[in-house]
Amino acid sequence: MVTMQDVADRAGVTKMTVSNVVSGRARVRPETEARVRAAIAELGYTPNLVARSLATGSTMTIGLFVPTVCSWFYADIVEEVEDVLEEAGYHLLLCTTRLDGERARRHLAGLTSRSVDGLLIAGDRDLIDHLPLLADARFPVALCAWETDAPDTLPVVTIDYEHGGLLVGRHLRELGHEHVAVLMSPDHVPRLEGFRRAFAKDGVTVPDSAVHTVPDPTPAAAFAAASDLLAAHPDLTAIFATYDVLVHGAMEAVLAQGRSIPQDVSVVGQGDIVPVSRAHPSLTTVSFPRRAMARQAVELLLRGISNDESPISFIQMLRPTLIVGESTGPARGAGV
Amino acid sequence: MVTMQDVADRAGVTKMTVSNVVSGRARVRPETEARVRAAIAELGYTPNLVARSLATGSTMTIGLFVPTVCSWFYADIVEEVEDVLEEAGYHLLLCTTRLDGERARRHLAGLTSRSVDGLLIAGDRDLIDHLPLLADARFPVALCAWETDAPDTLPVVTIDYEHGGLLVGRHLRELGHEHVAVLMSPDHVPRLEGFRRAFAKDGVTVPDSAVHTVPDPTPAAAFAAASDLLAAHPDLTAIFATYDVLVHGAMEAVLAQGRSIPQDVSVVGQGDIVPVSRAHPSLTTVSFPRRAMARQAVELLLRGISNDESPISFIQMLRPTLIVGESTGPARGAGV
DNA sequence: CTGAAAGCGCTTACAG
DNA sequence: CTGAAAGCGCTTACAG
Repeated sequence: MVTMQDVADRAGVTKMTVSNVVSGRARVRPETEARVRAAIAELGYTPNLVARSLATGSTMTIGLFVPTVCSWFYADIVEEVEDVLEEAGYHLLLCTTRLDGERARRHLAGLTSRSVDGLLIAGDRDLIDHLPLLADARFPVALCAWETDAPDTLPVVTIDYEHGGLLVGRHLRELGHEHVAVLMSPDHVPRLEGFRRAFAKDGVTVPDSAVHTVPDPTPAAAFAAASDLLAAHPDLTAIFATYDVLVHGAMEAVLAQGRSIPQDVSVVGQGDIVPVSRAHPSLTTVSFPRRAMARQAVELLLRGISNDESPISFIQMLRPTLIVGESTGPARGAGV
Repeated sequence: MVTMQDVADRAGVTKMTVSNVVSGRARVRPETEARVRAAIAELGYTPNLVARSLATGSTMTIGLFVPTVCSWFYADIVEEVEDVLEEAGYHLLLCTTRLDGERARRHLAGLTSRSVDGLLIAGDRDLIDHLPLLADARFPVALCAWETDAPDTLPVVTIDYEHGGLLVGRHLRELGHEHVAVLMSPDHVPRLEGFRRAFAKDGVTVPDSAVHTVPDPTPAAAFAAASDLLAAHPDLTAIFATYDVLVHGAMEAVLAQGRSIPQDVSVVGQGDIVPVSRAHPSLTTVSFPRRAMARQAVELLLRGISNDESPISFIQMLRPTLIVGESTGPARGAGV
């Protein structure tokens, strides 16, 4: 391995001078610089970042926690994070937590020993019990994609999920729907609250019996849950499903009963959902600005790293938008 | 930050002794060890891996290149790689290349400065032009999921994609199909060759006109390509599509023409494809053992790291398996 | 503008 | 079983 000393010897200077040329920090006489650069090229010198890290305390590496990478949502976040980091010269240590708090804690220890410059945590699933640990981490921490109550001790960039629910509710209200059902994940309570708020504003209540929570997101479970809802509430004119598997299940269930979308039943989803099939109507859905969120979160983290002020603590909410497709229409029998 | 020296002071020993306790390398008197461990616990000491890396030359970090993480195939590989690494105490530096050789080269430089202990490259897309660079990398390199000719200078664990094509061809032959078409990605030539080989064995040729290459994997493009094929070859009884978007497109196109699957046209896919819809028949497809492949590739890499022998150079091929679903049946008019 | 010295936190031989 | 010394490859003040 060729070292800075080798370059210095070759160029007839001290390693100090080589260091100055490489880092560009101090002014170096043009002729000297040229000699050094020539030596670097001839020897094929690459600076050793491990040594530099030990000397400076910065590793130019940040850690990213995501629950999984097998999800469009998080896969997109990972790529966006990597893009922003690359622009800033950082590298990415990826840790998936897999719904396993203990694994998350081990990863946290690993990142600490490795002296990452910062940590971004996407998703409020696994590290939630270890939040106190994060408070006295040796590096800045930022949060993103937090749906439940975000801790106010750490900066967080997230989506206004509740507003997403509100947009859906408002849309269905405008179409005259009164008897609606919700198919949701247990993590999506804020979405439900926003949805209900839109109805409550008009004095309409969405009863608990019309809300079905599906803990296990398999297509089969989603189909079954949707079928149950339709059977239990024959007067239903719309279904709001809080994420993709559920939406697909809901559409399949409606069609399987020989009812049509949206003439008999409107269906609304959330998240950027892939069309199921050309045979199905395009979906009305809420789009979450996940890439923008990831970008802002990383930028916030990087700012925290360079400033190294005391932990910045604030919350940033990005607004989702409603995309109206062909899966929603006026409520059957409503004079709209 | 609490250092090894702090622990030593507290325990009344030298940092050498602390180092021995932490690493477990040399024998330490039980009483001494207990004192050291107590000091570690009281002070909350965490070893600094950066310093250790500088001293030992090992960072306990490996790099992983994947074209993208927004794909079931690669997302699964990333998670499996991480699992194996975690078991071995390594961390993962993730680099997505995004069909950009220049980006890949920059990442390679970054990993070199950061002194990763090894590099795993999944997918033969972006770094292919930089293979010479890899030959004299400062760390072991292993390849996986290589579909085109693998370089014999590096160890590689991959899938026998050609055999996958053969399995599909054989299956369709057994069902009596003669007039078949192929919908493929430009990267999937080996699959086509295997497929053709199965037909050639019976003296049946799959003409070039029945092979359609789709460079751009959008649902719309896939649908259009499949429709073209069906129109150009009205006597078609089966379609082989080499990956998911294409298969979905093919099924939609068949159904859109009012023909049924598999009575009129059989459809076969490759890769572990998500069912499109309950309304469609379950798919006959070839399953690729991607997780097993990823695991073996990492294990190979780790072995290369610990042995640090001269680069091991061999190829390991995993066999895909055919999963027969409801999307294939006897060829229309064939007396099977 | 350039150099000599000390130090980042650990480990690796080598003595005792 | 434990210690004193040197070194991993870089940077950071401090002199000249």
